[in-house]
Amino acid sequence: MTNNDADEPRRDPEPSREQKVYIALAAIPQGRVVTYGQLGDLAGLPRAARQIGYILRNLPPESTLPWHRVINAAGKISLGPETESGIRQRARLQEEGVVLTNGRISLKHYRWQP
DNA sequence: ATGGTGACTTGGC
DNA sequence: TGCCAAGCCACCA
Repeated sequence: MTNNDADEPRRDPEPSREQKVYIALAAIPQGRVVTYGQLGDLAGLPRAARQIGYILRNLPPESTLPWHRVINAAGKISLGPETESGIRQRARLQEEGVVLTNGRISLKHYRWQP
């Protein structure tokens, strides 16, 4: 096929929203956290906090992305403390040395900036 | 097309 | 410090 109109994307296929979020998420260092809104900003998706939540909820099970480093603007874990994911998030953060005081992230680890 | 939903955020008390 | 109402925006029935 010599033509290229509607056939193959020869240009960089623009990354999907998910891709952008995955990339930004992968860059968050261990032991630090970001908020949903921040992650959106880092991914080039301003005001997308709710969408970030949606995307994280739908992460493929085989993903190794550090989704547990995403917390809400109040400095807390958004998942229910009784839910399996919520429990896992808390455990993983603790493993990384992120301290929770009364359910809140201690200021030492609060919000990572690139 | 339309209205409901939600791992959210912000401003006002 | 915490609760509420609005705003927000992709997804879904």
